[in-house]
Amino acid sequence: MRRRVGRPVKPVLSREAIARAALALIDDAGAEGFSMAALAGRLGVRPSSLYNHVSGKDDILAAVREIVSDAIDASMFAERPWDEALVSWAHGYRDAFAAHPPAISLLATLPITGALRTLRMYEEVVAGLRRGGWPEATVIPVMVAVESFILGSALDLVAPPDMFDAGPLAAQVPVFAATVRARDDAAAASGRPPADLSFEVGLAAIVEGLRRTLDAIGDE
Amino acid sequence: MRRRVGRPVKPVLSREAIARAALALIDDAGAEGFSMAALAGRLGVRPSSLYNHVSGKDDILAAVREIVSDAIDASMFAERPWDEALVSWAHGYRDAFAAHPPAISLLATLPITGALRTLRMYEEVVAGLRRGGWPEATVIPVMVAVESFILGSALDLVAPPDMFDAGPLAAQVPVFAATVRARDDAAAASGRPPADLSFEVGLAAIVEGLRRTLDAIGDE
DNA sequence: CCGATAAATCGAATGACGTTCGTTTAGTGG
DNA sequence: CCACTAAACGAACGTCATTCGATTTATCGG
Repeated sequence: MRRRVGRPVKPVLSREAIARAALALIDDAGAEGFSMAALAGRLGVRPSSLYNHVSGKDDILAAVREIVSDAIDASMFAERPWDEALVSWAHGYRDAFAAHPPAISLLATLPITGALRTLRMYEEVVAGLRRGGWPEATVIPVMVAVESFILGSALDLVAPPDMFDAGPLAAQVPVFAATVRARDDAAAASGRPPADLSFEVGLAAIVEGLRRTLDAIGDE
Repeated sequence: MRRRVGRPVKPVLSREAIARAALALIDDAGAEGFSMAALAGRLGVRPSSLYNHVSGKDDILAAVREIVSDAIDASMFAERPWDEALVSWAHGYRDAFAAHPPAISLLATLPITGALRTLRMYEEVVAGLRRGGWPEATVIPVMVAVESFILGSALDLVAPPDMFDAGPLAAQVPVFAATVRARDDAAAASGRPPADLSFEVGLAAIVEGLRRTLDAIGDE
């Protein structure tokens, strides 16, 4: 099934196609399985061919990030109160990453792309917060704070489940060990992964806290 | 200054020494400059010698993470109210990472080590929250939520400063562009980096929100 | 004091990986 | 019909992490 040399009749590759295949590869083979050779193999092409469409591995990851980010909806800011919209946006944002767990660690450290679609999402969020009464200079910090929480929570999502397993040292940290057990029981009882509990608790807290902050600003 | 073959009189290497040198190297040369060869060179040793003390690059990074984490103080939970302690702890946590910017992206995706000192820190935090009245099953989610925010904020710390620079597309996202400018002005006026504003806003909000959450639990 | 053992380094080799470059082929505009 | 460009290929390179055997030196038991 080897491709012959020379320009093909129909274009086989494109930046988009490469990025889609890269994301699929990462989902299948994990972050370590993502190599130019493996990606080329999946596309039925030699590694060097990729460089006719992308500038390198980093470029591919940037394109992957765009794909993942595109799944984030921010239209709720146009219709609903800023605090409700924030909660809904945060859920969608985290879900977009949760759909591709092995990609999270690869994308988290990547500088956010200045692609137009990403900017448009920010535009919607910012407009919604402004409409909600947030002073101009505070809007970006509020948005970035929530985004930081989301990103940190996404990383938590991919942490090994036994991360808090103290093992033989459990005796030296008894309160902690017992508390972890209580958390695991609560998660099991609610039928949701432990990471979801943290996300819900944190998101509810940060939005509630922001409401109070905005109230305090209004009272000045 | 080449080292001679054979067992040296005094041991030149050790897991600790390697980790310290690795952190210094990362600080000096950045995340991409961190290679086994460069690290060995800095220690006056051949790369293969390192493998007598560590199992590989990942192992070194885990040791580096221990060093960075060791700078985090959690003793405030023993004396002060849980909410004040949380704020103070979060600041110290973030500062520990902020002291080594190039290391952040390397360590952020690393599973947290189950080292004894790390566990002890968790023990202090958990005990403080319990003392503050948090129900057993909620303590870990609360702590993880705050930790996720801190980690996300640390990543924000290392993001390129022009990340929100829309460039030629600014005309298409006018509200956003203007709001970013307002944020930059506010940051400049306060004499602090923009990332600090987000962190302070988010931290205050999440802790205030947690206070309300705990109150609501008590009223049940 | 000596021989065995263990510790620790070195040098060479390996294999994977990202990337570059010259070659070859096929479509495209004039 | 011809020059040019797009696109893929194969080969080669440099870097990197890691493995392994050889070598040297300290330490320890007798």
